[in-house]
Amino acid sequence: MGVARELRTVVDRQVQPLGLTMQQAELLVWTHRQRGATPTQLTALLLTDDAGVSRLVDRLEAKGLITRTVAGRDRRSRELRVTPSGRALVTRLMRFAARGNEKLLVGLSARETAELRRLLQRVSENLHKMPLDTP
Amino acid sequence: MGVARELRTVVDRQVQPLGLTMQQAELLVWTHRQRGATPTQLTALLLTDDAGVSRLVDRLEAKGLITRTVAGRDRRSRELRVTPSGRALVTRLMRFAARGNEKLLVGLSARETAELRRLLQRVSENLHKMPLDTP
DNA sequence: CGACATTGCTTGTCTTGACAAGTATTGTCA
DNA sequence: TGACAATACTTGTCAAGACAAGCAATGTCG
Repeated sequence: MGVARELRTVVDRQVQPLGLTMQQAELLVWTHRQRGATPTQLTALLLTDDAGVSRLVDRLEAKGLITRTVAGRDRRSRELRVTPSGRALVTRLMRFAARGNEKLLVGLSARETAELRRLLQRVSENLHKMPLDTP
Repeated sequence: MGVARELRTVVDRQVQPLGLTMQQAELLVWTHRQRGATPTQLTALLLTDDAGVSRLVDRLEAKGLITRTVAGRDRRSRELRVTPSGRALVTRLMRFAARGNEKLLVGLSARETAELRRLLQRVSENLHKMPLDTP
């Protein structure tokens, strides 16, 4: 059941030579794909909340990998952009992301992979429907 | 993919009225089942490392729910025991753990539940076999 | 026996996740 | 327009997870 945690740990170890963590790598790649993305847009993709994204951006900004500027149309928003040195990391990240994904699903047929996804989705839906009944 | 995280959040909310978190509840229940258990034994069950268990025990001890005593046979070890007030919580926890588990798997047949477990197990094994190749 | 490694645990640091509270900006509606 | 809500983000706090370094007790082996 701690599979997600195990995954994060393994990926963290993989990207550590780049000075990143899994979450930081994901934010970096998403920002690259969708230049000018706002933190709010990324919360859904990163499966966390605004506060978490805020601090993730703090760290990546401190490392000089992304930029945070006030949006012109809505001055509450921030627009995130990958810097040149960030872009260099993105290409390295993308290259072995695919390889990692393959290794993860070794021995699983396409049907099984789809099944896994479906079952997890179902459990996730059940979780969201879960009422707060006190013991 | 963040299903495990979602689960923890939901369970945390459920046991919050008892002043516990999911991890604390699990350690409490395991200690109850296996009285005199040592932290090392619990690391495997709680899917974390010794340092994590050490601090979990800190918190439960501070709340007066468990006891940490030096083991007689090996004075490096600590033996954990549930206090009377801890025992009261355990019974309440056990009562709705079963209910929660049912709700989680609503709409999944026994076969699907087993399949989910098997697929996750496979992914987990793949993770452990994952080598450290630099990008 | 005595040097040395091993084991069991603790503590410090960093990152993440969740929640609450706060600020600034924008939207709504009487 | 002006009160008021909603939105986008920041910051503070706590619990966890992972890693590294350290201490005391125990094992091992020459």
